[in-house]
Amino acid sequence: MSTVRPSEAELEILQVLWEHQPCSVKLVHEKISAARNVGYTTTLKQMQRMLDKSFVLREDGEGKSHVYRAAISAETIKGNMFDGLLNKVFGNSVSDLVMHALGSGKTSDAELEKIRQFLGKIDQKDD
Amino acid sequence: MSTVRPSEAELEILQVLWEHQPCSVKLVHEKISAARNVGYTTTLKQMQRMLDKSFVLREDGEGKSHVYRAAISAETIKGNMFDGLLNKVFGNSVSDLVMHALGSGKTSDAELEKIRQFLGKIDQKDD
DNA sequence: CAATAATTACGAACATTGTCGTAATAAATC
DNA sequence: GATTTATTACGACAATGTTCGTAATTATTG
Repeated sequence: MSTVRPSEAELEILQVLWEHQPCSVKLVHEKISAARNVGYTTTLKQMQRMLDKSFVLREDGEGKSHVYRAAISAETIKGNMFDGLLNKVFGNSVSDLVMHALGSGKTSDAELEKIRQFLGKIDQKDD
Repeated sequence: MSTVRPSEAELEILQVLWEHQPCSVKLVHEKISAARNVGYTTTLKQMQRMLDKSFVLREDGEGKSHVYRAAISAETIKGNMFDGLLNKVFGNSVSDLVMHALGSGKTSDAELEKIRQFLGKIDQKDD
């Protein structure tokens, strides 16, 4: 039950699952190999290992095939990975991390606006 | 020169170096083993490999010993690691990441204040 | 300078990750 | 039911990361 921290390839697969689950290895592989050259059995093996680790769940699909779904929510992973970065790189300072995020200059006006609104909401709740 | 992405143990060592450099293996090991049980030679070996990879620099210290310093700035690593998380977990949406950071509810008022001030500055610069 | 202590160097074991080839199994088709 | 096709299962390999034990080296001290 310890903190789940998927590898890069695993994350790639989870991303597809979150968007399309439940789905077959075939679909996952199609999505992934659209962006990157990789063999079918590579994806399959990866997913089998993720099953061992209980990162995914598996059910019988049509006939021989299986369908998978993520066993962990995107939110959980975001939380775990975020916390890892926060702790290991930013010394657990949220403001340091956020300021780094905003300071890169790559944040669009629209995104900044969303963030301002969000900060406003926190204000209200804070009373 | 490609994107530098230290492993966890390496990051742990860099963290000590950024704070105390230049410093000896001994000091680094003391700091690390305060938090975690690990052998001296493990830390030493790790640092030697980081020297190979040019993650750290080494100079002769008193007598036989060496002193090390980080060859990469904390800022650079923050940037690289942040970008990695942003891309792989948050679909490159800075606002999503930032809102996640703020939404956890673990951010202190003081930190929120810093962030608001920072947003203000961006505003001005934006004209 | 001989014995002890501190430090570094070297090499090895083991786990994880990413990759794939080949074999086994099941389904569909001739 | 024999052949082709789709899918899964299994095992292997190289690369990397983490760990440590033991040996070599250098300093300190008796």
